[in-house]
Order: sequence, then structure tokens, then C-alpha cells
Amino acid sequence: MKTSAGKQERARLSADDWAEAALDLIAEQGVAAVAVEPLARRLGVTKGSFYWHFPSRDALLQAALERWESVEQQDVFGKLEAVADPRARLRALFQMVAHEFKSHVVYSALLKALDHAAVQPVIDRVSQRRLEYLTASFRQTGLGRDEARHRARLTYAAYVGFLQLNLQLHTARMPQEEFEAYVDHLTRTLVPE
Amino acid sequence: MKTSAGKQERARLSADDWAEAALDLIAEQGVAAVAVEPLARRLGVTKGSFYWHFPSRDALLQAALERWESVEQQDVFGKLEAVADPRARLRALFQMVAHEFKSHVVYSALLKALDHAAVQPVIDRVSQRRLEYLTASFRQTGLGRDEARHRARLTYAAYVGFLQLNLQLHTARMPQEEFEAYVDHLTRTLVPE
DNA sequence: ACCTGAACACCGTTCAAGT
DNA sequence: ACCTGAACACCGTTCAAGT
Repeated sequence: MKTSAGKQERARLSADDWAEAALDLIAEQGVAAVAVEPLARRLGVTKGSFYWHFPSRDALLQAALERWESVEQQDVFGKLEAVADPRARLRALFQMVAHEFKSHVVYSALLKALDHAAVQPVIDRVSQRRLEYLTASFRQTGLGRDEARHRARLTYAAYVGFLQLNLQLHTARMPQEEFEAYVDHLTRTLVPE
Repeated sequence: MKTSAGKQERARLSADDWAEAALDLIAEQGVAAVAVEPLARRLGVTKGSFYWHFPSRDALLQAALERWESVEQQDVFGKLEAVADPRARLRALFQMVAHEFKSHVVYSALLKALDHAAVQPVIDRVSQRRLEYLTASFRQTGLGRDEARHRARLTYAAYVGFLQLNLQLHTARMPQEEFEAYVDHLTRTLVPE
């Protein structure tokens, strides 16, 4: 038999296998945890073999992040296309962001690791896209050009800031009820009627 | 002569000298740049001597951050005590934050390095204090207890998010005029009339 | 009291050699 | 085409020895 059963059996690896393992590590333990030697141990090979697939640790990080970037693109905004009314769409977006914590895990990990050179450009691109989407949505609710741009920026900043605060307040974590009230406050304050 | 002139002359160092040098490095190059060996080179000693002052690199980081924390405490809120009217005080705070970039340099560096264990608790404490200050101020403008808490959270999240976005948009940096318009939008949207 | 110098561990990177 | 094993550089940490 060439590649039959067994747990310890390890097929030879591809660059994609490394990138996927790296992305898992980012979600679990953050960007700093992506290290060649530990990853190699986890994959059951020696660290030397890594350099057949990637020229550097940074290249691996980039590959992992590009993988995430293309997935999140559809994930976040795909579901919103169904909602026609712009005000309702914005409210739906707030609800989505508030209740789907899984999709923010990697994003949060990246926000905490902006001092890594590979992370910045990815977050830049993602932020740019989201800002434009928000601006367009606010525009559609009837806000003027500048007003829509500013409101979008404020909204996105609130999102980023919330992730920061939320993950940091393990200690003084908000109870569910207060959290819902906060989301409601955000919606009332930021979405035009 | 015991300790006369000369550039290459290096008095013996104290723990405080190391902490200050570390804080400078954080402001200039970020948390990741705080490394024992390069710091030792910069200070003109060998890295071995570092361990007479601190038990670990992390302890140095903590010392540097505590130093910053106690300074920023007075810096940010000290000047606001003069303004009696709570609405005017909030507007003044917005203006201060918008135009004093220097005081945010370290804070931004820390936000980008939240994956370092020593950074989290410092940011936690600072955020907690600022949130409480904002809550109290909104309370004084006449908002109800919950409304004030939520508004404070939104405001602070907007601040944190803005730092993130601002530093990241080197590419698409806002021109001065648009920036002022944005601050104005924030003030109108967030400060009760 | 503060510093040197040599040592070790750990991780990134290279590369000749294996299959 | 993919992997091993040994090597080297760099940084964190320890410690005996110096002043």
C-alpha cells in the first residue's frame, strides 16, 4: 500500500499545508506564535524542509494572510446583498458583527499584531474595502458625500475600537444584556432614521 | 578626574536608565524593538550587565510602561480640569486628542503590540480610567446612566479605532481640511447639545 | 554596586546530501 | 519534488569572575 491509513502517517506537504497550519495558529495563539520550528514539529517534519516551500517566515505569514483575506471578503459582505433597504442593511451589518464572533477572531489577532510588517498591508486593504462599503451604504440612506464618508469612518473606527476593548475586558466583560443595549445604542446613534 | 567630559564616557547605569532607553525605543520603533542586546550596544555596555538591573526583558518592558503610564495620567486629563462646562470640556478633549499627536505615539505603539503579554494590562488600566472619565463627563451633560456608559464606550472605541486607521493610511492620508471636518462631525455626532 | 565574557537554549536561515 | 542534518547568526538568559 502506498498511502493507506494510520495517524502517524504523514503525506508529503505542500506550501498550502504550511499556510493553512499557520493560519490556524494565528487564530489560536496570535501572529507571534507562527514560528518555523514549532510549526515543523506540529507537522511532523524538520524545520529545514520549510525552506523548500517558502523563502522566509515572513513569506509564510503573507501566504496565510492572503488566504484569510480572500475568504473574509465573501464571508462578511456576501450575506448582506440580500437586504435591499440601506438602513435595514446597516442594521443587519451591526447585528452580524455583534453576534458572529468567530469571523472576528483572525481580524482581532491581526489588530494586535500591527507591528509585524506583513500584517499592516493586509489590514490596510481590508479596512479600505470596508470603509468604502460603509460609505456607499450611508450614501444610500441619503447622507451627503462628506457626511457619509465621515459617518463611515466613525462607524468603522468604533468597530475596530470595540474589538480592542472587548478582548481586553476579560476582567470587566459586559454581560449579555448590557452588550445588546450597547449595540442598540450604536445603531440609534450611527444609522440615520 | 573622575567623571569629566567626553562623549564616549559612560557613567554606570541604573535600572531607570534602561527603562528610559526602552521607552524611547518604543516611541521610535515600537515594542518589538526593545531587545536586550541592541539596547546594550546603544548604551555602550554588554548585554550581561542588563541582568543585574532586571530579571528579564519582560520586566524591563513593564518598568518602561509603568513609567509612561504615570506620565500620561497627568498629561491627558490635567489640562481639562480648568474647563467647567461638561459639553465644552468634551469638545476640548476632542480637540486635544485631534491635535496633540505626540502624546499618542506611545499609545499607538502599544495598541499595535497587544500580543505582548506585558502590554495588555497597561492598556487595560489606561482604557478603564479613560472610559470612566468619559462616562462621568457624559453623565454631567445630562445623559442617563446607561446612555452615558454607552456613549463613552462608543467615543473611546472611535478614538482607538481612529489611531489604528490613521497610522495605517499613510497611503491615503487625509488632508488637513478633511481631518478637521471629520473631527467636527465626531463632535456633533457624539457630544450632546 | 555594576560590568565583562563565556556559555547555553531557542529560532531563523542556508545548504549539501538523501529519497 | 520534498525532506534530513548539520551548520551559522542572533537574541534571551545564566553565572563566575572582575573592578
